[in-house]
Amino acid sequence: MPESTNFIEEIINEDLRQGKNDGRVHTRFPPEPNGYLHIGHAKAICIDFGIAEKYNGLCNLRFDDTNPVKEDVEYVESIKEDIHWLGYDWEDRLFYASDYFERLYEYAVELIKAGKAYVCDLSPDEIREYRGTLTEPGKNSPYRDRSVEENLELFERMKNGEFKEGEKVLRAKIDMASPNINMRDPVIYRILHTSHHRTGNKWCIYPMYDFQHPLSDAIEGITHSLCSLEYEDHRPLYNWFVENVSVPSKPRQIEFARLNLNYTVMSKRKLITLVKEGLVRGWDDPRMPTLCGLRRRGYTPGSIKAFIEKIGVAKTYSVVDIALLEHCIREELNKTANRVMAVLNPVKVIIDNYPEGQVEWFDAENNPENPDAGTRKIPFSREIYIERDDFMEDPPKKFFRLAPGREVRLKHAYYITCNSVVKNSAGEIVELHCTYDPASKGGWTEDGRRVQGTLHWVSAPHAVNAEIRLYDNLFTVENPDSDDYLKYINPDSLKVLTDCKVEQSLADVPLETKFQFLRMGYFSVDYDSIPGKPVFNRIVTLKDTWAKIQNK
RNA sequence: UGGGAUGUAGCCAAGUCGGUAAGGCACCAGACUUUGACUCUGGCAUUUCGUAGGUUCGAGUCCUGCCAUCCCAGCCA
Repeated sequence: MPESTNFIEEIINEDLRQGKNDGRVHTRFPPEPNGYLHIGHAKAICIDFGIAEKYNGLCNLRFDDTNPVKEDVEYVESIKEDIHWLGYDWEDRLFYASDYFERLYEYAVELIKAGKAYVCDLSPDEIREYRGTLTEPGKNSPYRDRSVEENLELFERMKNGEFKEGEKVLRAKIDMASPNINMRDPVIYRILHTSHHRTGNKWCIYPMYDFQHPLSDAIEGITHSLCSLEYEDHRPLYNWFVENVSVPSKPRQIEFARLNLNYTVMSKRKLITLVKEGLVRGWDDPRMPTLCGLRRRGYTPGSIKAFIEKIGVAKTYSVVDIALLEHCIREELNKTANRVMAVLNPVKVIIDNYPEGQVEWFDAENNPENPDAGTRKIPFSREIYIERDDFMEDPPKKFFRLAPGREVRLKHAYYITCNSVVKNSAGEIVELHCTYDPASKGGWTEDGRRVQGTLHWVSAPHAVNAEIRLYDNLFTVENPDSDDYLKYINPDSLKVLTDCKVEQSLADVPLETKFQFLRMGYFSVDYDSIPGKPVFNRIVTLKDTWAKIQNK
């Protein structure tokens, strides 16, 4: 498997070839603790930690916690857990931008002393007006030429809490006429009389991202600062700070396209709305693209990493098909998940010629893809459940499951033939009467008879009741990522089945255990399970040729 | 009408010094099958690389123009 190098690796290779950074490669993953991680972050995590791994370098975890009004410890804990769950470790390199507040303050003072930053008294509205527009240059703030001494004094007083929020800011003195709006004297410190989740009330001025990020990178000795495309315009500013402040190293920013997935939304604002409005059951709702949601759904770290690996890294805006993610989890679970039988929509079958009270125990292989998984015993008796969809009174041509007069195989057990159908007064099928062929024990005969259909089943007296939750896309349209996205929420994204019959081996299984329910899909044990009353989440269906035929 | 970026199949995405369009997903057809699963085989950009020209024996790759899409005017990150 020739792995091709992506454009980031090519840049790093070139840097290495030129002997930059003494051959070191050091990256960082810099989340803001203001929300839960989603699969888009997983791409960034895999790239940041993955690159470090590949080049024998290091990757730091650094929280970009410079906006206390939005941030919370709840989020830092969940973020740490999700990264570990994915299988990455920052070892002893857990940092916070807030660790550097003192140092960043000193850097700001340094800029002031160099005449490269000034305290500005303009109001937020005025700053916007002075900034100009996309097509017109801005104009200088009347406070732009304050003396170094005055700026020093005012900045210190800002720090000391002598001013109200919005009254003053510290700005970098760059170029109000720059075609790049980010260079038009960006604000680098603002006053926020808000307590910070880590520094408490120690500070009432907080650095802005554009100032903090490059300098934090430099402080940590980051060599390659990987981020998403929207920061491309910020790179000149990133470099400006690195070049105009006496930092210990010179990191380099490289931008790549963030991940988008169809049939879902990825923005924090939209995700938080889904949670707060109760449109899903929480951040870890199995329909959410959050890592904790995917985890609860049953996705594995391996499948997510494989997915990220397959989509590649580039600069093109793209929307990846959710089918690729599903392919990745099927691919993994096909090899690792044990097969069991579960009937989601049961209909009872009575085998008239099978002795009442008799029970036979058949051997069932746990995973045909993995002989080491061994076998288990499953009970067979006169009354069983099969899937309602596996019977049709008046079957179409290509239907080769059970129907009146038809013979099918019960997986691992016997061939049965349907003789009669019992209905209730509403015309619904209540039970099916069949006969079995004793010669087909184990599900096979020597006479060369061809039985095309094979059904899964569960012995009625041995069955365990289970709740099974079936999920579909959260949105009904491929790209719901517009302002009226709530219009496209899929009303059928969750179907709860409460009368499912599963084989007795599933009565009490550890949370998050994955199974393949034969012919039905891959399922994961939900956190709501209690012993004797398991709850399963459908991760993904099996590929279903029959469903395709039906849809034609 | 400013700046930054991107345009290769339905969706991602490789395409080194220009040498005659990787791979995956999806889809289609078939084989196999005690899961209509898995696996396997074959098909799927030869008026084609956003588009129009140009250079060249030869252009997805170089040059010029044009078009389309995305991002930027938070004291968010």
